[in-house]
Amino acid sequence: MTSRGAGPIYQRIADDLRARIQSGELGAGAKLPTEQALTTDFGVTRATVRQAMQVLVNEGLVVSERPRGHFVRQIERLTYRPQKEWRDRPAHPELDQFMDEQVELGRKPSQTIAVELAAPPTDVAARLGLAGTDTVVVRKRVRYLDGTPFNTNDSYFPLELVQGSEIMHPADIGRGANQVLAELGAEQTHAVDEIEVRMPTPDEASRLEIGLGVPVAMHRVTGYTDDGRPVRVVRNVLPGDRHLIAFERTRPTKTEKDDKQ
Amino acid sequence: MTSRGAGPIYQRIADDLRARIQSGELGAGAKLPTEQALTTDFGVTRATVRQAMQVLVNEGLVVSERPRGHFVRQIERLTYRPQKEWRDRPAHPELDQFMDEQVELGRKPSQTIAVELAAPPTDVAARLGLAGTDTVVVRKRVRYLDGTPFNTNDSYFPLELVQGSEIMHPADIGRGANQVLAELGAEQTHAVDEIEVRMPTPDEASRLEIGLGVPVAMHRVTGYTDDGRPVRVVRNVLPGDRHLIAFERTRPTKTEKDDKQ
DNA sequence: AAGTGGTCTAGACCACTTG
DNA sequence: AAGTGGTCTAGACCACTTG
Repeated sequence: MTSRGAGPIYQRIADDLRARIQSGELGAGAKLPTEQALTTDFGVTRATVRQAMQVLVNEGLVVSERPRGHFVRQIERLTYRPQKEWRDRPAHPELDQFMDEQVELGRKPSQTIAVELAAPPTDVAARLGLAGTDTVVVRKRVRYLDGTPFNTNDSYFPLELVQGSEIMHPADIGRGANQVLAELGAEQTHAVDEIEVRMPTPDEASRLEIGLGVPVAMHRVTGYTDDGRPVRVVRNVLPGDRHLIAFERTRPTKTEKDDKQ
Repeated sequence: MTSRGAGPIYQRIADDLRARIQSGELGAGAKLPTEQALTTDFGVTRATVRQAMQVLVNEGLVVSERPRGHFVRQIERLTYRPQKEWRDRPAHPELDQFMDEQVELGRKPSQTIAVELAAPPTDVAARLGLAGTDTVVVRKRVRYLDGTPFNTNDSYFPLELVQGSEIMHPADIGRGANQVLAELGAEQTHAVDEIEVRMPTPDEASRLEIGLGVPVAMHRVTGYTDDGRPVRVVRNVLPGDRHLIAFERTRPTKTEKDDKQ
């Protein structure tokens, strides 16, 4: 199925190295031959070898650790469960369910919190029913486990709703922002989840220390009150090499099924 | 926040073009300046300009349409609802819920089906409780809308379970493979969903006509019978530029919540 | 001090569209 | 026929680790 021996030289070099990685000859973390070695092996100039390396780096298979060389990427994914937010009450609400699960596994969590007033990004404005000229309060968090960033969690609230509340202070909210919203008369009973898969923006890449060839999942949650008013949009950015998104389903009974139709 | 004017020349050229794209000066589908034009604009060689272009291509912002030039990528995402598989009975089960929704919007669906006997990939073997030396039946489908591929759907079944059944024929199963499994005494009542975000393999890229800078979501479903036996693993590969994954939640009542704890 | 990958120049030939 | 991006050569200097 896969065409071998075809195409430009740099593709054939990339194919050769990729095969050696997938066969296990070059395992996770293994050092690849140096660019110098590859130029003599394949009888091409360094530019051509570098083009082959770029292919593998952009596939997320290889990382460059300058000036030590190129290495096979090692991936370890932690399980992220979007359903759990409302299922179980987290022991540390502000750290939330994801971090909570990791703490139990003995990892050390930490986070940074910043609060800003800003114009809403287009996707947020659309979901909160705001104009681009309105103002939103944004709580921006970066969450770390054992010192490495795992995801960002940016919550957007309409200014008029949270004005003067605890949500505007850049500190941990012990009982959680959702509880504060409820106290402000905006209890959420319903949420819409969306996941968008793309390459990170340069800002996201630097905030999350994301290398080349690693995409992100943007998990967006819009929370609604009982009467259908959107009161909160959260954007979680999850680097693809660090997360496995998981959820569960039970088959509805025949009766439920018929109800839905 | 974003460091400007820093770093290598090609990064500054990429930053400049990215800013023009994000400001809307270069809108979706717009043609970028030619490499030739950029060499004179920035006073560098073509290799440096090409390095800048590569950055934008790998971010998924720009596509090369040789030999017409480079263009700002246009994205249109269709909504994929993993929850719906069991919620509503699709009008065309084999095309499934996702396609069904698009047909209602006037799009023309089509698909290819191939059936293979193979050793299970590691992730499938682990989930079906099989050894690498066992054999699985794989139904491989590519689904198209208006002629462009939208996703692949590969279903893995233990050979001993589906041996001789309709599942082994490379044709549409009117009532759906899940129904056939139920008739074979393996009705599924529970499923685990996992989503993995990464760059496509070369095979996936060619099956789905995925360009540079476009990641995929791999949505994996493991279906279990009432007594907890895994009988089916499905791998759906969704190109990030064509899908928005959506699901909904309702907050459990206080009582339900306490039950869970 | 030696070895690594990162950046950049200068130039050549090619394949593929489009006018 | 002209213009575009794709591929490749040959060479230079650099920054950053590690022994």
